[in-house]
Amino acid sequence: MAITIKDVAKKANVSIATVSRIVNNQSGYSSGTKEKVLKAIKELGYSPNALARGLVGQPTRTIGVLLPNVSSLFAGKLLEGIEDEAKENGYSVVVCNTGTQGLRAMGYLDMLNEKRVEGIIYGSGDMTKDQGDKLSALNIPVVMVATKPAYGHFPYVKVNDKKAAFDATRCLLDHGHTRIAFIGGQLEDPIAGRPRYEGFIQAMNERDLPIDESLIKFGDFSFNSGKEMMTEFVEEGASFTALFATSDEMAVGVLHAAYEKGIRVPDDLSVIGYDNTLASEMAIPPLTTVAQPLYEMGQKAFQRVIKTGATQIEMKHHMVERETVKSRRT
Amino acid sequence: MAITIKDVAKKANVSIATVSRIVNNQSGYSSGTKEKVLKAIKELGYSPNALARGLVGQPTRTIGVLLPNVSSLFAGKLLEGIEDEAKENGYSVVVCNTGTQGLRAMGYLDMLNEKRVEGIIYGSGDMTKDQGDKLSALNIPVVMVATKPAYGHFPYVKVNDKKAAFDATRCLLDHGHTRIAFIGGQLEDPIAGRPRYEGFIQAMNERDLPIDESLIKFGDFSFNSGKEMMTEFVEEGASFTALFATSDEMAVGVLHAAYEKGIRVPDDLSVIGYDNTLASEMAIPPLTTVAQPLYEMGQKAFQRVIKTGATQIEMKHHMVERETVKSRRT
DNA sequence: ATCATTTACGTAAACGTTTACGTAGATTCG
DNA sequence: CGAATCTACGTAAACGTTTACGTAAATGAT
Repeated sequence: MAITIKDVAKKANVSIATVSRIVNNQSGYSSGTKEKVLKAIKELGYSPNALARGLVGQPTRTIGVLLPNVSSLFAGKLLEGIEDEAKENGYSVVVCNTGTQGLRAMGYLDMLNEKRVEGIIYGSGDMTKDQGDKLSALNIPVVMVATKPAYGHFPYVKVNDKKAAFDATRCLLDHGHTRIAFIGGQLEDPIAGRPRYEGFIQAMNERDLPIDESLIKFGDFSFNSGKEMMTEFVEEGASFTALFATSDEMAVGVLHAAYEKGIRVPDDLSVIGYDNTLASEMAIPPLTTVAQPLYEMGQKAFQRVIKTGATQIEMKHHMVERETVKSRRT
Repeated sequence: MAITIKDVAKKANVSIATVSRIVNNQSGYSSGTKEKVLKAIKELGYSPNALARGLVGQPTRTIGVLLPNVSSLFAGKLLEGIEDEAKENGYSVVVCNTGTQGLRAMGYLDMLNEKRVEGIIYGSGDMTKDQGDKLSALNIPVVMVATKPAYGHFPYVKVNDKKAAFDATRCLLDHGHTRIAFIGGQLEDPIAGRPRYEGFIQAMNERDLPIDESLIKFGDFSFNSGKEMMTEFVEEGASFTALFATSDEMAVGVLHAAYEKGIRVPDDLSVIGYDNTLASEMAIPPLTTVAQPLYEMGQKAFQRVIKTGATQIEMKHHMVERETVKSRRT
């Protein structure tokens, strides 16, 4: 049924060792033999069995990638960078959708281990201690992307979230805003939650501006979350002329609620997002945001998972000024 | 170094066949033996080798998925449906980013064949004859999603694009619009291009409305493309009160250009998109669109690739009315 | 008590590939 | 010309797992 190396060897009248040498571009055969074998391969439609190769110790050239939501713009861009780089290096990518809470991660780790993947890229947000322990026990390279280990000592690729949030907040401050609302993620989240909040606080403190707790809310980074938070601000009668939302989707949600409430952006309210996904470009008005180089981060994560190297790869964020920020009217 | 079934057998004082039976939940062992073996497995941290299983004829439980752009909202949602359903069935998904023109597909097919994937889901837009031939030669199940075969006879999962476009156009007609602009994909594209155009034409013909060629343009489904096309319409002084763009991203691009030109949506211009991706929800105003059930299509494609069944799975599209359509002013 | 059936094992072979090592022939060098 | 080296092979074993088949012991039926 299946064509194997034995069939090729038989058809070309050589040994299976010779076929293997030819297929793998090793030395030790004549050009005449090579022609015979390649001809037989083509006629039979032989395709080497990667499973057998893996069994005799060859690399599987497969990595696993754990992402919280493959259909999000954020994760999609990471995945694109990972996959493009993997392809360039002859690797394939098993994608695992862990769900927003990462609850499905453990099952995936078992499966990836059985398939003997060469490494795992973990971009799944919150890591539990169980997950960290299990990742360590696998004894294969693990790299975290856009996050860093809550447990264990895995290398990671990320921006400086505190500094990025600091710069975003300072952008609003430089435009003269002093009453700035903030929508963050959960403070328990050590990457997207707390450091972005701290960056915001630090920028406000540097200008000796008081922190008004009624201008602080925490969401889940989704479009709907941003819409809800902004709606709550408005219903609570909160007074602010600018808002920093720590994801583009939340920021676009804010734009939505503002649109519905007749709040003009940027005339009445300046808004800054975080990530620079396609959502920021597609927003009306086009969203000013602090950019994480998601695609490049994905590439770097792949490079790191197949080679040893730095434990901390910090990528540069940068401000992308579009049309949602205006100086405060005096 | 690596813990194998032999190590477990030795530690538990049983044969490897017994360990295999226990690991695979077959019969033929006492409860005492089972305890001993499970204890040994746990202590040794044994994880079965899926490569070896595949070699002795067990299913690999792996499929390949070819998508044109994994970071697009469209493809992301398909992938999410595929991956969720695969996970539910104990399968893993190798994701392949073929690029917008599908130029990288052939290399992926070789790789997937070597890895002995059990099936391939092809959502990669245009298929060349070479690709179709190669897919056929693989002799494994292939299912196309959101597209259908240009070559070969592969089962597919899609909506009726002509009818969906017909309904979208009719929605505008029912709101009294008679001058309707159209932005489609390339007519050479047998799914996203020609049938959507035909649906538009059919709806116009049913109302005995003339087709004004100056109101027809073709883009590449991207946000930028929609923006450009709308900008061209405006610069050309085209006169229309409604527009149907055959992807959400192009429709949002249209909203952008309208925003920049001071054209009010939906007061001055009604707009309808196609897909119902997150982009339509995030648009300002929220975009009315004809929805493809992308997630469910992904699920169905997965189900179909691991089981035999219908050759044509037609999913229902439906209109999602948001806020970009208004009756024409008389 | 005897025979038939069932249960709980273990052995050996298969799966497709890679490669260390051995052999024969050809070529080169002293 | 003989010895050393190189080239072009082929053989056999390894890799980790599954399972068909055989055997011994236990159980159930007559």
